[in-house]
Amino acid sequence: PTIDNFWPNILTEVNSIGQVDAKHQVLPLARIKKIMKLDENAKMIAGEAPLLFAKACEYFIQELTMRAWVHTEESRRRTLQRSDIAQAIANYDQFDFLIDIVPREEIKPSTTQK
Amino acid sequence: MSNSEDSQQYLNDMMVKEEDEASGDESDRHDGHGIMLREQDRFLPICNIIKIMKVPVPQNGKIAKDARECIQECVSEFISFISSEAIERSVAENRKTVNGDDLLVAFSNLGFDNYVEPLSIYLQKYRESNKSDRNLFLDSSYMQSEDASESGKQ
Amino acid sequence: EEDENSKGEADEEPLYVNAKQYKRILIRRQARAKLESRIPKERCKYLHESRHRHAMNRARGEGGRFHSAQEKGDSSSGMDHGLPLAASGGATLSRGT
DNA sequence: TTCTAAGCCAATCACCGTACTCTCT
DNA sequence: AGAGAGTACGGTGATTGGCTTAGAA
Repeated sequence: PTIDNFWPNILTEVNSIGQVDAKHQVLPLARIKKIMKLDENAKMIAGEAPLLFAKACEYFIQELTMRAWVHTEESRRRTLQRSDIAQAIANYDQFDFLIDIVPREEIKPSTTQK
Repeated sequence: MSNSEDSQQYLNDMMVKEEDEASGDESDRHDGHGIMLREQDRFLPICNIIKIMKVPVPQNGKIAKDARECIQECVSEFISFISSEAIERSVAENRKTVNGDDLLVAFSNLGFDNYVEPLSIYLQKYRESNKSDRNLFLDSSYMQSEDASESGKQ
Repeated sequence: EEDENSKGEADEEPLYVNAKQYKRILIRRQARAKLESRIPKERCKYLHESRHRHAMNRARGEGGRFHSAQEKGDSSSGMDHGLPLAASGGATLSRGT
């Protein structure tokens, strides 16, 4: 249950999948497609694209939540809150694309950034 | 390669945003230009988000409402961010349809290298699942001159 | 590695971002700006009026929890099915280890 | 310490998936 | 040929708030 083992575990997990059941996804494919269609350049979308996103979003949510929970424990809390997510985003440059969604100013602990 | 002496780039407040509509009402009325988007049009269901968030969190841990909604917004940006790159690539290749390979390339180009291998495997399994479904269905039917190139099964 | 900008930091300090994402972040800013007028400023209390009314009209247990609709009627005599107050929850979902 | 707010329950109904038809390559 | 958008429909799980108390402050 650490960051370092996250993606290796994902790999073993995806390798153990027998048949991909497009039905009963955790995330609704129609909703993912609708979000993609908000892009004005989007014309046609292959059926496999929302399915790939469904999996990718699971990974993304898990990794972001996991990295945020680190800061929850650092602050000796038992409740994950928005400021933990802001910290996680600031500390991992793969999350830079969220800089407008969760601005750096939201990091509560007085130490701004690192 | 091209530019980027470091692995980072400056991000300034450039790009003047064109705010053509000054929303002055507070109710959820359709705006003068375009329809108001509801939360169920922009976000994935909050219940599904919570279920996934609970996986890496200890079972006795709590999740604040602010945190759920924050993740919900981040996921939508995640989809739009990757989609934007993938769509641009499909357009550049004169294709009207964004496919899974466009997404994989987009993940790679945007620095989500960790996603590429698992998603490639997942995509491949999905495709051969459909192919075996098709073949099983066609097997009952007339399947005389199908593919003489490959007949691989595990 | 990091240098202090001795200028007025109150205004806006240039931010380093992932070079692979830099261009796309700017493009997404424009796209979101075009959509901004169609997005309500704040979240509403609930999504659907019908579901809100449904939740309000539902039978509730003593602790405010939702309760079986059939059994909402007061147990007249000796009708104790047992109150599931301390129900040990069965944890669903699996953890990846 | 004070007191905010997160988890807990399950029934309705909005929405997701499916099965069509039609268009386009 | 095959693949995706549009439409209609039926099934179903996401949505939902009052009270308790964990836990943020």
